[in-house]
Amino acid sequence: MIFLSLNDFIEATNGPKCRVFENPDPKELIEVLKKLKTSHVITIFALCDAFYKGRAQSTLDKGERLIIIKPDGTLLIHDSRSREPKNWQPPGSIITFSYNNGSLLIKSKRYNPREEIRITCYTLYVVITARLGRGGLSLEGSEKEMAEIINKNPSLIEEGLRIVKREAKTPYGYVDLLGEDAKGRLVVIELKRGIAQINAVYQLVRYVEYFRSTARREVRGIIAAPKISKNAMLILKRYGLEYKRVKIR
Amino acid sequence: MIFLSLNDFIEATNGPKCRVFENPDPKELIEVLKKLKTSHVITIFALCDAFYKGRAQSTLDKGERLIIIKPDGTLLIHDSRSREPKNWQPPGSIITFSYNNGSLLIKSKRYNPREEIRITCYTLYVVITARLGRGGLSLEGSEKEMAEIINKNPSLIEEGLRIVKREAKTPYGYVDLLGEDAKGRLVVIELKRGIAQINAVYQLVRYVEYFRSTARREVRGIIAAPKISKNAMLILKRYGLEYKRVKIR
DNA sequence: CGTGCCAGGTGCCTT
DNA sequence: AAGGCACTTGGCACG
Repeated sequence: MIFLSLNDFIEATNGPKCRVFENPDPKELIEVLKKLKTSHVITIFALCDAFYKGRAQSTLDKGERLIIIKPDGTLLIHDSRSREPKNWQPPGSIITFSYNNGSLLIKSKRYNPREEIRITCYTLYVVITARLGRGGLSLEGSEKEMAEIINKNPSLIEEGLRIVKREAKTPYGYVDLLGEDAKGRLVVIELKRGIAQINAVYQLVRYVEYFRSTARREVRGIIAAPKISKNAMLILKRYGLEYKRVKIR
Repeated sequence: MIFLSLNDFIEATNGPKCRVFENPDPKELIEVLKKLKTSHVITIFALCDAFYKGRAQSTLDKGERLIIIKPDGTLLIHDSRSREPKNWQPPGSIITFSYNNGSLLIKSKRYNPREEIRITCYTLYVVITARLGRGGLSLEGSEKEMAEIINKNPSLIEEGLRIVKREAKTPYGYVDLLGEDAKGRLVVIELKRGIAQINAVYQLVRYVEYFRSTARREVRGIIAAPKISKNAMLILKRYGLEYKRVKIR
C-alpha cells in the first residue's frame, strides 16, 4: 500500500515531528487525527465548505483552503488572502472528526458564547501533523512599557511633574497615569503608543470631567503620544485639553 | 535523487494543487519559492527564530513553528497555541527568500508603517505549496445589518419613531442612526450587535452633547443592543440616556 | 492616503 | 465569569 510506505518513509526521514499524508482516505485518517489532536498541530489542505453559527452566522462556499487545528482547540480556515482566517474557533473549543459519505467532517464547538463550526472536506489533498513549540516571544514597545518609562521619568511629559498613581480607577474607566504638576494641579494623562485618535480624546474628557467634579482643585488633561490625528487635536483643544508629543526610543 | 522522485510522485497524485517537499535543501527550495510566491500559498514547518521591528519590536526564540506565506504578501508564524500568530506581516508586504550558511532566510518588508520581519529557518521539515481559493464567505448578523433592519422597522426601538439619517456625521464621529420620536424630539441611536460597553456610552454622550448644542430642540440618546454591561448602564443613566434591548432575529 | 469605527475582534488582567 | 482595555489590532468605507 503506497499510502503506508510513504508514511514510513516520511517518518524515517522527518522523525516524529512531522507526518505527511497524501490524498489520505478520510476513514483511516480520522483514527490518526483523533489520537493526535491533543498533542499535534494538524494542517489540512482540502476542498471544503464551512458553516458557522454563534455570535454571528456565516457560510463559506466550497473551495480550496488550509485548515489548521491546534492542540489548544484553536481552529483556523485560511484561504489565499488576508491575515485573518475566513472562519475560526478560539482556543478552548472542542473538536471532533467524523466520516460521512466519502467526506471528512470537522466539527468545533465552544460554549460561552455558544458557537459552532462545521466543515465538510470533500477532497483531502495533503494532511500534515506536527508537534510544534510554543511561546518564546518577547515584545518591546507596548503602552505598558511606555507607562513605566514615563513613571520613572515624568519630565518626559513636563518639568516638575510627579506621578501619583498608575491605572487609577474611576467610574468611567481607568486612567493611565495620574500626576501632579509643579503648581499642584491634578494631571490626568492618557497614553497612546501609536497615533492618538478621537476615542483617546473622549476617554480623557470623561476622566477629566470626573476629577473636576470630585477633586476640589484644578485639573488638567494631557494626551501623551508620538502622534495625534487632526480631528483628535481639534476636539482636544475644544475641551481645553493638551497634547504632549512623546516618542519612546 | 529521492527529493525529485518524491515530488514527481506527489505531483502525479495531487495534480498541480499541492506540492510537498520533505526536508528540502534550502538552496534548491528558494528557486521554487521565488517562482510560486505570487501565486501559491507556501506553508513551511521549520525550526526557526524571528525578529520583528516596526510599530513595536519583538524576538521569537528558536523553536518549531508553522510559517504561512500568502500570495497577497501575508506572512504568519504560528505555534501550537492561540488563534493569533506569534509574528505576522499583513497583506501587501514584500517577501524575499535567501540562503545563508545552511539556513533559509525569509524577509518581509512593508512600508507605512515601515515594518520588517526576518526569519531564519535552521531546519526545514516539510514545505507545502498550494494554490488556494479565496473569498466565498457570506456573513450575517453584523451591525450594518442591524441598522438596516431597524431602519426598515423603527418600531423595534419604539412606536412612532422615524429614522431621519444613517451614519450621520458630526465633528465627534459618526452617529449610527438619527431619528425623530412621536413628540418631534431628536433621537440619537447608537447600535451594538453584542454587549454594549461603556465605550458605546462615551460615543453616545458625545453625539448627544453635540446635537444638544446645535439642534435647538430636545435631544434623546438611546443605546440599542441585545445586552448592556452593568457599568455602561450606570453611566448611561447618569447622563440621562436610555437603553433599548434590541435582539435581531 | 489619513480618519473613523466595526469585528464572530483576540488576548491580558483584574474584580 | 464579567468588565475594562490594549493590540505590530485587522479590515472596510469614505472624504
